[in-house]
Amino acid sequence: MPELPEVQTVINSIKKELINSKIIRCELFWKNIIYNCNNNDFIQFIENKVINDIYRKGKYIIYELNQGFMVCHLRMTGTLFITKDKRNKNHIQACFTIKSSPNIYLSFKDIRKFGGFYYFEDIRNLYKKIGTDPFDKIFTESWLLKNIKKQQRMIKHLLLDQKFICGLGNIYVDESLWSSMIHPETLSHNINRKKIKALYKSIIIILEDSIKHNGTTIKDFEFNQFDNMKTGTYKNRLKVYNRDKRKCKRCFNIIIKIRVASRGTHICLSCQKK
DNA sequence: AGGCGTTCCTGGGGGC
DNA sequence: TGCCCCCAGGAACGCC
Repeated sequence: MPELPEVQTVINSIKKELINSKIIRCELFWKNIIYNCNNNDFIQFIENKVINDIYRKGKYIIYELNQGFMVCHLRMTGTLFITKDKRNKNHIQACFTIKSSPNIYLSFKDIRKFGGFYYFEDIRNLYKKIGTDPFDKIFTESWLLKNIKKQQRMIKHLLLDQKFICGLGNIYVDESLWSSMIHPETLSHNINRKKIKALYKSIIIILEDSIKHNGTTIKDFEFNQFDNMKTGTYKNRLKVYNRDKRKCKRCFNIIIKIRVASRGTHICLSCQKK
């Protein structure tokens, strides 16, 4: 599932082609693809607009247009790629023509159809719904200390909450908690300062390292099939995620998989004590 | 306040 | 080989 590093990798691979391009045409192939308005209105909002910039906040990809903002969320299986040929690819749910003669398209592929787009006239309407991005200036050690202590929630649940920190998902929460030796079911206000500091460092280091390696490519999110996409190799550097029944890289005990916050959760019980 | 179940979807895996 | 069932999960929402 695309999380912050995978979203950044997608942006890095399409940005150059899109900046200063006009969305000449928008075709939508799935009725529920637009989250906050109907498909025809969305097309009216974005067609013939120029893309001034493209960046992300958490897992949201933001296209800054000369008027308004087009926003994309990849959810579980979505991906975006630049192509010269919009035909004969399965699961294409949207196609944006960004150059003509010869044609260049931005395609949105999504097998499970959970992903989609928003249009915002004012981007603050998105920002007020989500929390702090780990690369925002305000995300500091003291911010994390203060805000983790404020709540009494299972730490995994809290870290997955996009209204708290936006960008982390199941993979990087499991990795960060293993790295900082915190059991995912620990109530947030009970975690000591030393471990919260370790958690802060883990989150930043793991995300930076994953971005450097173009993210994690697993089953559901194989975007290496397109010319302009790099294969994420962070999969080879994962310490716990998807490594149940294998040995912990720190203590050599067996990693197990449990359920926390209704999510598959990978832990080393010897490293991550309650 | 915080946790949990449901919904949206489809490919793939397990069981028989 | 084939068929059916069930499951994974990000985010929104309702309920307790």
